[in-house]
Amino acid sequence: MTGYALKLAISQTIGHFWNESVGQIYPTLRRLEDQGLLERTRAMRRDSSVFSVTPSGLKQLRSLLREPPPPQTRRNALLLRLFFGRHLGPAHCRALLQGARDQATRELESYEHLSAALADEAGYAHDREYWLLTLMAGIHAARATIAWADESLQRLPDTMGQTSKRPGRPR
Amino acid sequence: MTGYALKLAISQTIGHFWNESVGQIYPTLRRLEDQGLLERTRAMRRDSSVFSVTPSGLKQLRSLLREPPPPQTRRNALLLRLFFGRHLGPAHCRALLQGARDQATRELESYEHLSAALADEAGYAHDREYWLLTLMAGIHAARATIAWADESLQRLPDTMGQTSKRPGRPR
DNA sequence: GGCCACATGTAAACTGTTACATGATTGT
DNA sequence: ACAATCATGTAACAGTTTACATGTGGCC
Repeated sequence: MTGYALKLAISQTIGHFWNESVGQIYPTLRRLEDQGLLERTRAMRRDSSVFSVTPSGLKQLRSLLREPPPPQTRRNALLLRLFFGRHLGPAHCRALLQGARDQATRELESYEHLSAALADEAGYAHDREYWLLTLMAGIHAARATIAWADESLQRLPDTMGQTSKRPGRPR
Repeated sequence: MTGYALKLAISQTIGHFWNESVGQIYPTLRRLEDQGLLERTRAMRRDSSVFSVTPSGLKQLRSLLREPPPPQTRRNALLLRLFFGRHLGPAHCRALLQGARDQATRELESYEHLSAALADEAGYAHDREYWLLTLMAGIHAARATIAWADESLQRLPDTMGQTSKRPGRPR
C-alpha cells in the first residue's frame, strides 16, 4: 500500500494500541526500500508509490516480532494527578475519575462493535483469532477502568468527610 | 530533598505509573530554581543541595495538576506482537501471554503489599486515600490482565486446531 | 471552478534515555 | 584501604510529533 494508506490502515486496526505519524512513516518506507525489505511499484498516480513486502522483508518482520517486548514505559497522567489528589481536592478528583470512566465506556462500546464486525466479516481467516485477542485486551482493560472508577467514586467523598461537613457555604 | 533522593522517592511511590531519569531531574531542578519555584539549601555534604518547594512553586504545581490530562500515547509492544500473531504461531503467542500473566501476577502481589503497608503506616494521613486510589488502579489493571491472559490461553490452541492435529512430531 | 480526499515529504522542535565522568561520605 | 551508596551533571543519541510545503485527481 501507499504510505498514506498505511497510516489509515494503522489507525483503523491497531490504532488503539499503536500509532505512527507521517514523520515516521515516509522516511521509514524509504529506508526499508534501501535495505531491500520493501519494494516500490508505481501506482496509477504519478506522485504515489505502492509498497509491498519482499521475502527478506517478511523474514525481517518475523524476526523483529520474535524479539521480547521491551519493558513498557508507563506514564499515566491521570494517576499522576490522582496521586497528588490532596492538592486538587475531592471534587476535582471525582471529575477526573468520571472523565476516565466515560472514556473507558466509549472505548468499550467501540471494541465491542469492532469485535462483532470482525466475527461477521469474511476473509482475515488467519488473522481473526489474533485480532480478537487484542480486542479482548482492550475490553478487559476498559471494564477494569470502569470498575475502578465506580469503586473510587463511591469511596472518595465519604472518606474525605466532605459529604455532610460543608453544606454549601453562605454567599 | 536532593535530586538523588527525589529519584528514589519517585521509584518507590509513583514508580509504577510514572518515572523520570537523572537526565531530566537535574536540569529541571535548576530550571525550577531559576524560576523561583524551588529553593536550594546547602546540605551536610559540600556537593549536595536540598531543594524545597516555594509558595509560588506550590501554586504552580497545583495549577499544572489542574490541566486536563493529555491523551495517552498508547503503545503496547505485547499487543503489537499478538496482532501479528499469525506470523509468530500459537506456541509463541501462548508464551507471550504467559509472560504477561506472570508479570501481572507479580505486580498484583506488589500492589497488595503496598496497599497493606499504606493502611498500617502512621502519617501520610491526607495523602493515603489518594495513594490508595492509584494502587487500586494498578490492582484492577493487573487482575484484568490476568483474566484476559487466562481466557486467551484457553482459547488460543483450540481455535487454531493445534491440539489434536499434530500429536507430537516424530524424531 | 473549487472542494475534498489522496499523497508525499522535510525541518524544527521537543522529549527522553543512556552512558560516561566525577567525586563525597560512610561503614567495615 | 575498599566497597557501597550517595550525589551531581553533561553529552550524545534516539525517538517522536507537529507544522509546513507541495501537488494530484475525482467529483459536483
